[in-house]
Amino acid sequence: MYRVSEFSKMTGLSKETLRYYAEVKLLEPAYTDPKNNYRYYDNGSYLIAMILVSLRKFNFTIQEMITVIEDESFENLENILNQKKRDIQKKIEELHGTIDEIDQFLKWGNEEEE
Amino acid sequence: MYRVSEFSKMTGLSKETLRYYAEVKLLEPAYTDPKNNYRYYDNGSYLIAMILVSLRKFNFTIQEMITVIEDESFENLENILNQKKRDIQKKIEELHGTIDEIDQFLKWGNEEEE
DNA sequence: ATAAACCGTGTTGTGCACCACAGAGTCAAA
DNA sequence: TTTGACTCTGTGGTGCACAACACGGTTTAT
Repeated sequence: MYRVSEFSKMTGLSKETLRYYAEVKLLEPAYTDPKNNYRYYDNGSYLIAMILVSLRKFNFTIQEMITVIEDESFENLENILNQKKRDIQKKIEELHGTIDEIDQFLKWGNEEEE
Repeated sequence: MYRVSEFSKMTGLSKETLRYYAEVKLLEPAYTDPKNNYRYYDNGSYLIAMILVSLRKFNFTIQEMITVIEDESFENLENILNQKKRDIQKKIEELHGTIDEIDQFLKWGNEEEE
């Protein structure tokens, strides 16, 4: 069982983040001492935390991460990740569209000058 | 000279947005009546507004737009737009990187299953 | 003159994912 | 036992770009 400081170092998640994740029920401690409310994390928490660190890199929102974690068997994880990939691809296309619009704007500006 | 309602309709910028843009000195009215503080916009304002509408589409922040507008001759606009394009391209590459990481994660998950 | 439509200011709220801080209780080592 | 390191709770703040009030003054059309 690890207390926040140690667990924070293990996972790379800040103490405040861990507190926040507990609050929103994204990553609840394995045990909370009722005497002092100290939060204790275990190796199971660590595995979840590692997944969360990845999901965060993938631009998952808290709500999306909660959805993933609530499904304890992770049955839908693959589907969710594939959906996220499609979302990112869509975003990429949008950005390409923006570049095109900037090019239009630049072109228009240069034609005006002539 | 146009008052906010009319100018809002002309530009597609909401009244609140126009008020906000005046406040942050991004688009100041051509004239403000000292009696009642009514804001009046003219055709010069309209041209600026049209540029702002474009820049907003290009994901410019308010600060960036202020930088553009402060340079009244728009001498640097082309450079700024080209820089923005590079920023967007970088963002696109980051997103591709994220997709790769998701693929790694999926691959790892599937190997574990075997 | 009156009513509808318009305008202003000031303030608060929004969403997201935390960060920072104060004050107070708690634990571990020497 | 003392000291320092640790922990808790509650609250407020951050950045961005507005949106949404409430309240009161103003203008325009009839």
